[in-house]
Amino acid sequence: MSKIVPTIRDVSIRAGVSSATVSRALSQPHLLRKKTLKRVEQAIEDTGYIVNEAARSLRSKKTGILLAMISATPSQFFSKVLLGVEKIASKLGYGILIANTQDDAAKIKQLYSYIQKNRADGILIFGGKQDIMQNEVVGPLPPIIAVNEKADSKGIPFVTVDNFQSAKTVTRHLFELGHRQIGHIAGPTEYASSSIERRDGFLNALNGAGVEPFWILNRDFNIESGFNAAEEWMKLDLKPTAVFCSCDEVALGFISKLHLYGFRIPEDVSVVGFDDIPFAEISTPPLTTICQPHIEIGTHAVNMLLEQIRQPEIRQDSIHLPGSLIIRGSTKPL
Amino acid sequence: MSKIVPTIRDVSIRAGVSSATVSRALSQPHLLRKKTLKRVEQAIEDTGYIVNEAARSLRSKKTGILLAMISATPSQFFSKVLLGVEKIASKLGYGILIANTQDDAAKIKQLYSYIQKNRADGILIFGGKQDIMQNEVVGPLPPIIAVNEKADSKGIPFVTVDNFQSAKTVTRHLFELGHRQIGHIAGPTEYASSSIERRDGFLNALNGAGVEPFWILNRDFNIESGFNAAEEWMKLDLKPTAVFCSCDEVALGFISKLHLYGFRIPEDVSVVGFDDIPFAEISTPPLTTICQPHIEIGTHAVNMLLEQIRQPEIRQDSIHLPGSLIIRGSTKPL
DNA sequence: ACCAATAATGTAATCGATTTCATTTATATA
DNA sequence: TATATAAATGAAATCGATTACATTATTGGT
Repeated sequence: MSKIVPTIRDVSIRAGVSSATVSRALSQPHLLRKKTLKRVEQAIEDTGYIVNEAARSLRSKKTGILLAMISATPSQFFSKVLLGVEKIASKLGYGILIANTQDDAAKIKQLYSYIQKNRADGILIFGGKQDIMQNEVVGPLPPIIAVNEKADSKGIPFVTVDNFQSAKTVTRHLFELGHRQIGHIAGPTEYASSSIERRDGFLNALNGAGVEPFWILNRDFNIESGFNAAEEWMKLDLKPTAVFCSCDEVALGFISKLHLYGFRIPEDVSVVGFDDIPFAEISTPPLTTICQPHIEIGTHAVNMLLEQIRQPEIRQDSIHLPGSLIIRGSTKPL
Repeated sequence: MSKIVPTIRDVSIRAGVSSATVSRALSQPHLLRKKTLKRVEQAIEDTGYIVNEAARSLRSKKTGILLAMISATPSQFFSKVLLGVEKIASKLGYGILIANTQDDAAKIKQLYSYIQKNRADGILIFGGKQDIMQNEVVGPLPPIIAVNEKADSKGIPFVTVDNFQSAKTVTRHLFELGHRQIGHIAGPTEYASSSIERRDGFLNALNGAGVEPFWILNRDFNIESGFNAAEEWMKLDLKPTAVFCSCDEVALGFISKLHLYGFRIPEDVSVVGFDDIPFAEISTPPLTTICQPHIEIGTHAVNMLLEQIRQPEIRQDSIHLPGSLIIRGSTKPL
């Protein structure tokens, strides 16, 4: 309570040096003579000194903070990527500030100000309605990397799984099982580039096999979308024998609702998802899906962002990482 | 790039007032004459001024940041609470900095320093091995509130669901269904107070009904624990007819593994969980569980923390919030 | 042993706000 | 109208680090 936090001045007095020397001991120890460094380190230990980040930020214009902008309702997959990001960032000495934009333009604008406010050094945007975000960008871009969704209309570098190829892979899998009437519950194509890429990969695979697209819906990435799509599916006279869902949440919601009405998976319809969230493995039946390399995505995103902060003039190259097909019990030969 | 961010000085010059007046316009507008205030506001708009938080923090000793300390592997339930916390905090003008402690004492120690470093005004600790954390506290406590787990050995106020009562409720439900041989896959009792309280609520309910506890395990709060417990369950000669799991992840893992070996839920064994994560509703069968009021938990936690920051000398009272039993398809009469 | 070059350290300005204290202006009272 | 009081504003110190620049100490070469 009444304990006063020691400052750099206290340390410098105790060590018999100037405060500049203490500062150097902290950030550029190689500049100091071994003997001096040791004296300063001892003084730091004696006084229990901890740097005041506010003062440091004010002078150096660096905060050591990265802002994670999250769209409205993050899926389980997003949470995992976010935690990976935090882990890597903290290892590199950075903290993660989270902010939920709820896809609201005004709020997003406000968030960009975190950089100007000297509260963060860079931004990671996680999914969401990137176009809205991008319209709020005026003037030069702050250091920023898009995660899980492309955001290249304004030239924001991104890190995503290779949605097109992965969708192609998963569609081919269905094809190899003998399915020809394949449906797709796509994501919200107006905003999410991943939706578009997955749909295109799907269409491309069908096209390559000379098969016509059968049934395509657009729904948000969540469980309710799966419910809703299941109801649509049941209304169909001619039903697809396999359905590729835009993400695992949708797939699991879809399956759940079908179960409720007495359909059996994969006997009545094969279902595949996308992401490979933890629950995909333990659902009934276990879900065939695409596993996204969430650790790599996070690692690349952080590294690219830090590089962008270091050298703002060099634009980072975007990355597509390969997804891998995980075959489980929700798909079977026709 | 080359655009220079305007400072309070620029605004003051433009408005023809002193920088002190501009500062007051921002934080105590009631002190200014209407006319002056308007002039300043206009100048702020003209210059596009945004306050430099680093400078503000340095002088005022307030950061507007709350630190969320998260234990190693947060469940889906934690993520939900965290996002609720972010929402409320941001509404009140606070940002949330996340940090994963991975239950590592050294790292936790480092995190406490966030307060001294002038990087955060208060701390929310989310679950995890509270005792370890608490051992790292030396001297007076910073403003801190424990979320989801008690942490009262050092007198840290907490916000949790009423684990004891909820466990009692769920156990009674099983009892009312006619079950007498009831097992419990408890959480890690060495560290998590919620585990202990749930187990005690379970035992208390059995005791009240004059029934002996049947089968109790201790496992971490995750899917793998459910797998493992299922294997133990299958080895039993005399099997419990109902199992109360410490959380939904465990319950779903348990069910999944049993399905794999051909058992049927709830015909062969009734299963209940705790938390009511989104997947509880759509699992096969849908999971009977306790719904935790995650929004209220988050709201209370933030409000209590802010109050603690405002008045550090007054200790906040801990809160138990009621959980509610959600009956679904994973339980049936014996 | 002397001087140039380099390494190590110190001095003081600086970052951009808030806040204390002093001063000026407006309002109320007699 | 003069004066006491309150309200509004300004001047300047301050928060605690970093860093440009100045100065001193050390090293190496002859």
